Amino acid sequence: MTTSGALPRRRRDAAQTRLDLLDVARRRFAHDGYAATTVRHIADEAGVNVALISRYFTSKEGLFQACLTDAVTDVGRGTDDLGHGEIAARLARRLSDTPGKIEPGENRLRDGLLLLVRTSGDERIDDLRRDFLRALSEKVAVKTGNTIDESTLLRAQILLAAVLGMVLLRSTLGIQPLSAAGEDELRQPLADLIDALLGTRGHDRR
Amino acid sequence: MTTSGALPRRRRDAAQTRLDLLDVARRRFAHDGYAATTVRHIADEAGVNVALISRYFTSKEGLFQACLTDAVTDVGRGTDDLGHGEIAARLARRLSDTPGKIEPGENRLRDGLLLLVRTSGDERIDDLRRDFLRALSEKVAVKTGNTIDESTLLRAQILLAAVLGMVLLRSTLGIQPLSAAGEDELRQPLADLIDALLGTRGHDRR
DNA sequence: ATAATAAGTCAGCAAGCGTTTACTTCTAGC
DNA sequence: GCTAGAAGTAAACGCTTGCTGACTTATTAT
Repeated sequence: MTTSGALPRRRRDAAQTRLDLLDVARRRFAHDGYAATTVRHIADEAGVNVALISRYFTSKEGLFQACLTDAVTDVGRGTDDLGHGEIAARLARRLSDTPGKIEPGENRLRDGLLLLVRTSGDERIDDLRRDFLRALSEKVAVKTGNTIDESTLLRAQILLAAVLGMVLLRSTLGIQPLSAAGEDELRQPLADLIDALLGTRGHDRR
Repeated sequence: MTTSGALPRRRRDAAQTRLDLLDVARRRFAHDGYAATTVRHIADEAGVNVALISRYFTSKEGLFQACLTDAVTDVGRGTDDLGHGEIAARLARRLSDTPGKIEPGENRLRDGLLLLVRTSGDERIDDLRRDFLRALSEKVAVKTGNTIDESTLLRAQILLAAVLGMVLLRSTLGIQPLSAAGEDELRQPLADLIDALLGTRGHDRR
């Protein structure tokens, strides 16, 4: 059993509490949106006092920005190491909820993508998001073997919009059969989508 | 000029005030989300007192539900009269902001679609949304000349997710070139998208 | 062991929220 | 013209929000 193992785990660990807060905040911001999420709920779920949010992140917006920054590096890292043909398969696998784990709602990639679509009203945070999405669409264009002219960029962004829309519908509405679709069901449609928008025999055959 | 025309326009018109409130609320709910929108802002922008929202719609949630119901009939009506091939063209035209009008932000279809993605936390209102999206995806499947098995339904919902994602990115982030793309730029990518997901030579050629 | 400091808690603030109640002003029917 | 009732307003209500300052408790170094 897991009762009273060997790990000491200091009862007061600032770095760990910071991470706990980030973890809870990311999930709640992603699922409920910025305005609907309260700092008290975050603190309660993390098991710490509200005041620590102000201490570690200055403000609610500071915490949100920290979540977004983390999400950006997370999502960015996930796109570094993909080959040319396997994009759809990887995407399908990583979008279907928690391939290995038992817990139903623990998927950092999904929550990170959701965060990209949530807004706090602060224009400077939105700039962050914009810059990252722009960069991401360029990376997608390149990874699919395209040049990055305006037309291709537009198509890459439509692909991103599709993925974001799928994640949003799956996690906030629960519409069927989309929400229950697993890796196997998602792979082929995603492949078709990518091929149609950015595939080799796609948009250039005019 | 339009100064002091012939129309009398009673200074007190309950039905008209109700419509004004609905109009403002729809826009603000769609753009800022449910939690970030306050009844006072809505009332101020509509030029009436806050108490009237409670009178005409019982509560903030009542107003939101009324907006959503309107949006559902709006979006639903827009999909009734489309032929088989022109779907992409129509979609491109109606998604690009206000084809005819001068005003920049007046597009009922866009706001209606956005509302489908905004949630108030009330599960019964979410049911409304789910049912409509389900019906809409079935209609899309049929309009594209498909049967409505689970696989096709999934693909229709992915298409809907793509459209919703595009609308969301265009109106809340302003990422380029997606946000500035007009009818002409959107038509072909949308056509490719639809064809790949639900087209005749698409998903059945296994 | 003890002092210094980091980590965490507590209680309360000012402001904003959705909602309601009592009131005023306009409109329509006689 | 007068009046009943509809349409709209003003002000306050109880509550929640994000945030803060004074306080307590654990940790670490000497």
